[in-house]
Formats: sequence, structure tokens, C-alpha cells
Amino acid sequence: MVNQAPQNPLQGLLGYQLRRASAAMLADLTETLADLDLRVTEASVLLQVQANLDITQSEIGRILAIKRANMAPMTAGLLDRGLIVRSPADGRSQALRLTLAGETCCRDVRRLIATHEMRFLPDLAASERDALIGLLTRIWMS
Amino acid sequence: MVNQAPQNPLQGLLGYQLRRASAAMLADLTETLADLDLRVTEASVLLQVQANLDITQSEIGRILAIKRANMAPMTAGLLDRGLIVRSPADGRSQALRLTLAGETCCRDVRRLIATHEMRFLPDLAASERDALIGLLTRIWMS
DNA sequence: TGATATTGCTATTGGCAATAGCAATGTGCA
DNA sequence: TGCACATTGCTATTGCCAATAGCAATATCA
Repeated sequence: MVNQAPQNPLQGLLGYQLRRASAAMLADLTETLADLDLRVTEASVLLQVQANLDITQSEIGRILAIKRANMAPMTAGLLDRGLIVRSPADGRSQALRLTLAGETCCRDVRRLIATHEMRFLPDLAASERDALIGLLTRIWMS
Repeated sequence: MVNQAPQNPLQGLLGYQLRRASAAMLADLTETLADLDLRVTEASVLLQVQANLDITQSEIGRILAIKRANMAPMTAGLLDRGLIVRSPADGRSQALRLTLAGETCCRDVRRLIATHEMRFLPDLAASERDALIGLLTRIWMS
């Protein structure tokens, strides 16, 4: 036999498998959130605002590893769409809150994310799921 | 207590943890491979060529989920740098091989990737490592 | 007060994924 | 044989995200 099925030398690499798995979920989530006309990063910012009343752009950026420079046009967009509001907090920083529309949007986001996660979570016991997520956290928190 | 430490509502999501873990490893690998003046995708293409003699661009694209359109300028770059060579295979497709310089480069890539992986692999038993990688594979292969 | 840090911002770049469309070539069937 | 169809490699272009440099306004602290 001369022609062999192509062998992938990256199969056994953690980094490669993370990249493929992450890309697959990201693509699905992107498509899922398109129903709400939201991009993935926008949705994650909304959830941060919901969970942390009067949080600032810079704080969100630190939590999600998004540079301040990239936060600016995004929050401007969410503001324009009436999903969040700003109130002066400290002269340089401004506190963010969800509007009523933003709260509604967050509920939809949570619902869509929940079914999205279901589609990908290998059927594991809850304890095994938590172990997997804990491992992943250790990889990037270290 | 009024000011609470910011809470991240994405912590428990598989997709989020995958994205952060993947981004962390990708950033480290990018920096690591910069020593060889290679980008991550270029290195992964080189390893595919090494592992599959006379593979075509399209085949590599199918394996790595890279569109033909995006493979073209990349292989052109590797060709210009003398890391791979092409030979006509079928009139429309061309077979790829590593040059001697390409082989040497691959050895360096493998060495760098090995230490890169070591930096991130949580210290698990080999069987647990394999289980983790198997889980990740199931996530994107399904 | 003066040095330093922080916040929000603009402009720009680089990398990667994606689409549309093209010419050349191969395949399979009426 | 001839024609429809698929495949390969390619260009051009777009969108998303990360990143850098630098700016003005404001806060902090010795």
C-alpha cells in the first residue's frame, strides 16, 4: 500500500486540541448569537456588566483580557444600541449598567449559551465536567 | 461591604475556559516560534508536510481546517524561504516535500513545541493527560 | 507642587478565517 | 467523444480579534 491516510502529527498536542475545540465552540456560539445581532465578545461584556453593577470598562478588560483600546469601540456600540448606560464615576472612569433592554438581552444570551454548551459538553458526570473545567482554568491561570 | 471583588459569570462555561486556555497556549507558542521566524500555522503546515510525503495544499487544508484560499500565500512563503519544494502531481495539484532546511527547521519546531507543551500540561499522570486530550478531541470531532 | 498612574480614546497594524470568483485540469456519464 | 461537474491553486477582499503607540483628562502620592 503506497497511499496512506494522512497522519496528523499534532493530534497528541494539548495546544492543538485546545485550538480546535475552542474554534469549534466559538464558531457555533458566533452563529448562535447572530440571532441577537451580538458578537461573542459583546455578549461576554454584557454578562460582565450584569454580574458587576457599575463596573468600568477597564475592569471588564482586565477580567476578560481585552485591551482598553479594544473595549472603547465595543462599549460605544452597546451604548448606541441602548443596551448599557454610563454614569460618571470618578472623573476618568465611568460606571456601566444594563438598561432594561440590556437585561432582556442578557436573559436571551444566557438561554442561548446554555443550549450551546449542552451541544458540546461530552456527556460526563457533573463531577467530571467540573474537573475538566478546573483543568482548563489551571492551564491559563498559571 | 459595598465593593465586591468582580465576579466572572463565564467561569463555569466550557467555551470560555477553552478560549482562555487556548489563547494562553497560542500566545506562548507564537512567542516561542518567533525564534525561528515562523508563525504557528506555518509550523503546523511544515509538520504536516513532514508527516505526509507528497501531500497537497488542499489535503493539508482539510486536515488543519485552513481554507485553500488561505493556504496559497502561506505555502508560497514557505517555498520562497526554501523550506518546502513542489513537484507537479496531477496537473492541478502539486506534491509538497520538505527541503533539507525544512527538515532541520522541523526538528527545531518539534523541540520547541515539546518544551512549550511541558510548560502548560498540568502535572497529570500520562493516562490522565491522554484522557484530557481525548475529551478535547471529542468536542470538535463530533 | 510635581512626578506618576489610570482611564478612555483614536488610529493603525498583524494574524487568521471566510467568501466570491477565476483559470486550468481531471472525472464520469450520456 | 463530448459535455457537465468537481477539484486545485490562486487573487482580492472582508470581518473579527489582539496588540501597539500615543493623546488628553483626571487622580494619587511624596
